[in-house]
Amino acid sequence: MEEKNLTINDIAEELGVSKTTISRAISGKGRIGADTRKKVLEYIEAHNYRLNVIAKGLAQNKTYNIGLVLPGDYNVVELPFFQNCMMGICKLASERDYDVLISMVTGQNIAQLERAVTNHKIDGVILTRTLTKDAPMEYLKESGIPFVAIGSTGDDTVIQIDNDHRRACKELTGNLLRQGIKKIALIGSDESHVVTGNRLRGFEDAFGELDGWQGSREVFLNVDNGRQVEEIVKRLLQERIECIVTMDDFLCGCVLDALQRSGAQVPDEVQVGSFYDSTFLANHMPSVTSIRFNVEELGTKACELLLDLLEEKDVERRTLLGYEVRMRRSTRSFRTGS
Amino acid sequence: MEEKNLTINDIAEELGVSKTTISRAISGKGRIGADTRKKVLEYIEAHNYRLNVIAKGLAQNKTYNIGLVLPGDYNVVELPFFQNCMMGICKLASERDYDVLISMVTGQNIAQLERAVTNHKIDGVILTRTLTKDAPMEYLKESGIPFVAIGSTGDDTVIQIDNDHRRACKELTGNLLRQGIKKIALIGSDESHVVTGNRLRGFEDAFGELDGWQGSREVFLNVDNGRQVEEIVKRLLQERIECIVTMDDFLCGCVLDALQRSGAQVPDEVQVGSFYDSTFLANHMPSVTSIRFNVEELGTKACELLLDLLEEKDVERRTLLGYEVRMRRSTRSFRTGS
DNA sequence: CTGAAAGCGCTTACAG
DNA sequence: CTGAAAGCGCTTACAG
Repeated sequence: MEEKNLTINDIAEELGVSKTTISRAISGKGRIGADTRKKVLEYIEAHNYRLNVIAKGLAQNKTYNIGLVLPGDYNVVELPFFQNCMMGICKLASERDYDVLISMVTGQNIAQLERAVTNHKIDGVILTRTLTKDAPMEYLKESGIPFVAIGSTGDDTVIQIDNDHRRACKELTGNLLRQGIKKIALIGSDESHVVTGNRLRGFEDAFGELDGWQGSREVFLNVDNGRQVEEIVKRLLQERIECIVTMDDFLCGCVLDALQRSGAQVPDEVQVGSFYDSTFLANHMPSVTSIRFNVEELGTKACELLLDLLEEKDVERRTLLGYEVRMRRSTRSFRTGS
Repeated sequence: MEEKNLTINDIAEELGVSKTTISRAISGKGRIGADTRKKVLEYIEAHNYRLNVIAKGLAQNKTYNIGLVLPGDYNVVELPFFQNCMMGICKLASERDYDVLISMVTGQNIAQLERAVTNHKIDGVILTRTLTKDAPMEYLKESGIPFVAIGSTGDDTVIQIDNDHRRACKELTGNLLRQGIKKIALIGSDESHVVTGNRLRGFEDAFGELDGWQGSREVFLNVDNGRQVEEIVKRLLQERIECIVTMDDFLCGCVLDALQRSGAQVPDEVQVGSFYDSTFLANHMPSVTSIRFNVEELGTKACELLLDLLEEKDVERRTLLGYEVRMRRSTRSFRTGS
């Protein structure tokens, strides 16, 4: 049970000083005598007083809340991504005394986001993915509220942070090509996600670097269900495909299923590589070559950017985080264990 | 761009009335002339003024925020559950002009939750799961803040809402037993989750109802990885198991893998049933018998309970929502398509 | 170094 | 039906 909400006024009265003094002792702003300060702080500690952040916010025209926009039209495979992002964001926000308020948007429906900003409930927002045509982002831009995007966008005015999917995909693809693969395919999902394009570009980059590569490559985008994958794999097997790279672990799971049903051996007949290194495939035999991103860090950094921005600090417009290519047994050139 | 934050004062001045009147026109509380009211509302509409909820809250000692506690030590398979819950909660909250603030808790670390409540940032909270020893719940109880739990708990003082896992599991198990199964096993995960116990009870209930059932049943709890499942399945096959029921679709996926590797046919040699009916197994062949819950509705209802509670309405202490058993091809007695 | 006062944008008795 | 005033719990020039 709490002792009926102590206020700054109560303390001032109790201690025989003005509430201005109390406020200063707490905030650390403004000159104040060391002993007065100590006295106040001790009292606060002893009676475990907690500042009313709402009131503070009203006086400062701040909320100490940040908005987190999360897609409602999610895909199971993306869930761990959003979850980990959220972890990083919440952790940092809470460290810097902010809270995280969520707005779920589905398709063009950004009502929840609009509510949060027009109701003055948030100081800034974090977008957790970017689309080629991005309704939430459009809205945020015209609303004028500070925001940072997790993901990439061509719009240089938006503060963005992302893992380097392009280089990651290039490196993975390069690793595979260098073992002499002549027939390779890339399967990806939604082209409306900016990241899909970036990975595709990385895939293409790999060929550009290998001069004199002779062979065929195929790209399938916008595939989002097992049946489609099944057909694609069938066709690829007829063409004697040597390697299939998938843009996410759901697709990869489908590919592996399809290969197994067709009796094709991995990696002897077909090699397989994927993105994200999620728990979906964690137990798969053979272990699957994949790219690993530190998503929680991505969230933390994004949140840091936003909070710095809110505190008027200078922030990097574009941040690119690393990745780790893990070659495993689903490709022939695997290096280490795990 | 917003037109520099209109306030209730500006409007009062502009319209030549008091701000009391404006406030009443907006809130609908207190007597006010129909024409005055209309005039104010029109002005508001025309200049799209939005009430500052924070200020309103301060005056009323409310925040219009609810806290949502989400586990950080999640398991991939549970993610869709939390996501769907969140959907339902956010939707309803937003309809009733509340916002949702998240606190992630991991293990005994409930720091984020504590921050939210001691900082006076939320009016109430929703717990998204229940544990046999539940640190967040303990904290909420002693803090005195109103809350509702999604999931069940023996503590009758807490307002709780859940799907009827016990009956669901009983019905599924009963369906299977009635086709003459003599050897059946149940595999579940974390026993510290209250729901695990409820399902187990439902499983047992089914035997109680079938008088004269002769056979053997085995229960494996706290299994949480593929290797364990693999071993269990191996052993069960030696014992010529006829049916395996799993408590979640991750376990089910592991079981199916293990069966396939052992060359056991589903459902001819071993029948398989599961919980949750998630996308994880959506594409599986044969289709998997499972139980379906409307999780979004669960979230919506939970949120409704909490908001009603906050508005001092009477609310049900314990709500039990339904389920749907979907018999499919992984068991011999499947009924319909899908 | 400290305080009185005004103000953040609302609500709500109280009085008329 | 309407308004003046006090108050929600803070912050912040301004003055001393």
